[in-house]
Amino acid sequence: MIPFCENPLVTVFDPNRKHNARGEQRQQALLRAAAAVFGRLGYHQTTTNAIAAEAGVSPATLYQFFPNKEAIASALASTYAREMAEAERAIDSEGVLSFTEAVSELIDVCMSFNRKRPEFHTLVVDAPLSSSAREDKQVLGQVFVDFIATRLRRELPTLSRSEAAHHGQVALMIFRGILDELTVASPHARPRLQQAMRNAILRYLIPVLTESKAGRTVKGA
Amino acid sequence: MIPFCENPLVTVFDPNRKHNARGEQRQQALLRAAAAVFGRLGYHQTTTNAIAAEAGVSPATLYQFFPNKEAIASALASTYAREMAEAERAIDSEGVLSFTEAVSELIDVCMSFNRKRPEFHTLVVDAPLSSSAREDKQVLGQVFVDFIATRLRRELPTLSRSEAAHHGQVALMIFRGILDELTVASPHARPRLQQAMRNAILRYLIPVLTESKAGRTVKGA
DNA sequence: CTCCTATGCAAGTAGATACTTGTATTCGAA
DNA sequence: TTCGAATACAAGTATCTACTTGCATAGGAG
Repeated sequence: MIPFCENPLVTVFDPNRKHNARGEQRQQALLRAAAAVFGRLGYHQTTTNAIAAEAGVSPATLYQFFPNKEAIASALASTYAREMAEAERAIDSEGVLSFTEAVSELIDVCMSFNRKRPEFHTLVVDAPLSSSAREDKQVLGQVFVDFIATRLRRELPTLSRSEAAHHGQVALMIFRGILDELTVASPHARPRLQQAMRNAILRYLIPVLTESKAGRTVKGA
Repeated sequence: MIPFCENPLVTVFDPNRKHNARGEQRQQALLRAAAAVFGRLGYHQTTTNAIAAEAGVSPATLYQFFPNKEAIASALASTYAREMAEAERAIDSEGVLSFTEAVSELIDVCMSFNRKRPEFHTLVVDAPLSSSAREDKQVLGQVFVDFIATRLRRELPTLSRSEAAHHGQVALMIFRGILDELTVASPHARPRLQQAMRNAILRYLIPVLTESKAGRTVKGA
């Protein structure tokens, strides 16, 4: 007789499974290996076999700890996004920095993080993420935008929240555009680009504070 | 006896093959179909089978006209890159526009092109291109950079060529960063982003012209 | 010790997709 | 009309890679 609801043996990833110390270490080692390979090859070129090989385990072992490739990328992306958001929130907690100083610090923190975790870029740009990882990623963007929006409104309280958020979003776009090049630039070219990043963002934002509504846009030369 | 160098029948793409009128039309139809599918699905999600289906031919027919998927992407990307470079070079051929007007026109031309050919973006960003297509793409970037560098030096002849090129490159990065969002923005949000694009680039460039070397960077607020 | 569960892997499978083969048909020039 | 070359496609193949299976070992709670 065929059982009505057979209890299948767990031969593949099980979210309820408990891990012992060895298992926890393997999982961390797999994440480290994945980070290294994603950083070298990008998301699409990276195979689960390559991650397993980098960690020194068989492909099957990988699937004891993660249900699929996307989950590995998502776990890394979530961790990084939370770390980076945390670092951003820690900037100028005493509120002693000027607008320019605070924004410069924000940019530096974000650039440093991306240099420290080169794989972060490909993970958030190329990888299909789980919904929770997507949320962490979106929160990260929002923290950046809110930081700038809050600082803008501290300088110019008459600025509407939506205008402030818009300018924060544009600053984020500029950041990403230059970051794309920064990740592939030669070490020699980097300092100049970092300075260009600060200039580009601050020169975009400062007129928001100094120009009245009448002269919002750039005047002809 | 086995022939020393058998002349194989051409059953697959042959670069020396001559095309008749029907063939030329098929090839163009395949390129149009590819453009449509690339635009809908992006490069990676697009399959050669889908392109063939869109063009109403069998997958085998596609390979009579292109050696592989990359060649299709490369052909499109090359065409677009040349078209866009041409459009950029045509801007202000009489030299009557001011710096701000000329740069604004450049930005508008580039934005319009990307809206008219939504697949261009995924092709140059995601697709692995042939070396000749990569060259066309790089030339396109250079045309953008040179346009701005030339205009900067026309306003400020003391600016070195390398400095001018650097600022052109940064302008291009800003353009790309905002363009990424523009391609996914709702129609309602687009005009505001387009204005932000102009502001971001011009606000970055204009201080290059007005600030002396002593005060190159943004002052503290 | 005992037994359940976690860990581990050799050796697969499954499914997707870029690309071919063999053959039939159409075109166009001589 | 004739014949080689170009066009067309049904029906594949080849390969890659995410993922599984079955089974062997290790480890900790009782």
